[in-house]
Amino acid sequence: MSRQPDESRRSERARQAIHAATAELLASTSYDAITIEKIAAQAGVGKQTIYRWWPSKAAIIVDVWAEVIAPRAAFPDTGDLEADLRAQLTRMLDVLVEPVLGLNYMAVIADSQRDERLAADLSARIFAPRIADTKDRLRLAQAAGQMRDDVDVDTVADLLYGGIFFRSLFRLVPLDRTQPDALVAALIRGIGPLR
Amino acid sequence: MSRQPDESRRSERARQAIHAATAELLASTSYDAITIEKIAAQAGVGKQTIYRWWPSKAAIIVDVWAEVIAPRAAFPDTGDLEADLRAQLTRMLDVLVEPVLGLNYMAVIADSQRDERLAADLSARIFAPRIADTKDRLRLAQAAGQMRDDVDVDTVADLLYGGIFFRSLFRLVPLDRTQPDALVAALIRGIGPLR
DNA sequence: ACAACGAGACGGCCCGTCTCGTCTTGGCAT
DNA sequence: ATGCCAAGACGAGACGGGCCGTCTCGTTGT
Repeated sequence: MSRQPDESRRSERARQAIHAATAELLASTSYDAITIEKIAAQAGVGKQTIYRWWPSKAAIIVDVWAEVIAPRAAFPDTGDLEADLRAQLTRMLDVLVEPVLGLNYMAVIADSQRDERLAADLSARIFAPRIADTKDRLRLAQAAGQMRDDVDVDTVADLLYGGIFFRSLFRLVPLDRTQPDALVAALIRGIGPLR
Repeated sequence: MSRQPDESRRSERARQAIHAATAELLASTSYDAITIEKIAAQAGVGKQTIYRWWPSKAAIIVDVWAEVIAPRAAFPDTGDLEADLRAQLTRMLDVLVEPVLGLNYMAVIADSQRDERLAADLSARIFAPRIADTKDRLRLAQAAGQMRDDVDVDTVADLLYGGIFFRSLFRLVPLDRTQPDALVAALIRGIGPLR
């Protein structure tokens, strides 16, 4: 039943043209207005060539992002946990506040809510690596006595990233570049009364 | 330029039929498979009647939810901040873990990323009231000395709700009903070393 | 040679608008 | 109050349009 195309005969030229066309559209066009037909036209490629190698437009976008942003990740480790967390969240927020890109970013996440394959792809290639890095950094902090070791690193990751994404999701409050400072400070010191 | 229909002549029968049909579809059908044409057919209503009163299918859904869940909200206040936050987050998680409803819930949030009017509607009628309640409860806690008063309640709300939604969003880890306990405990006590 | 390629035709689904003819409603005259 | 009437909402569904995903075509490249 496998109808797999022959990977070894794949056209590198077409692949790059599709990536380039998608990147261009991503920077200039809203997610909804990006269609596979437009990508194909802009890349000078047949639609079938796209459908042969990708299951959806979002998968192409994830592919493009994975190639672009994978290298420039790397969680900072200056020895100062609070500063490092702040730096990492700020970096993430920088993407989200980008006018077109930030919205398209959220739109892909949105689409992943209805497409399980996309969700798996997006998690595995974009988020999981960063979150794994974050957890590694947190464990280092625990080992260095900068963080209690009776708290679960998964919980901390949820709080940190969730705190950042929550405002992007619901837009009750405009995004604010001082937000990471406040989030990290509250989380590290705790909100309970001073002991 | 206003092409507003006459609200006073609106058919209550049609409104209820549309609400009922939407509620039925929401419980049984994935968000993508819910179409305005299906709602109209199921309700025994002309498409135009829907388009006359709602801008999108998601708006109908928000309308239905607002009517159903508005009454049963009310933030708990037992005097114990930690228990109250835990209870509130658990309540929210209960909706998200619901198999069909939870997915449709996230799908509407997803759609709101591409539709500004929907985002405003969803925020105003579903989220903003709950978050406002949460902030009120937090301010009470501050006044009662159960919470530091040098932390911003907005930041705390972001951390709490973000922490819950984050796992639903990315599904890196399965949803877990013990999550609220861990989130609240970590946030109240802080993750920094004991002083 | 064979399979991927560019190009584009094709049927299908749903969109949002538009016409019908019918039914309901609120305002007005009696 | 009661009956009449015009306005407009109603159910039904036709319509053009956009994009989907599949399917031919020759053509190209390996």
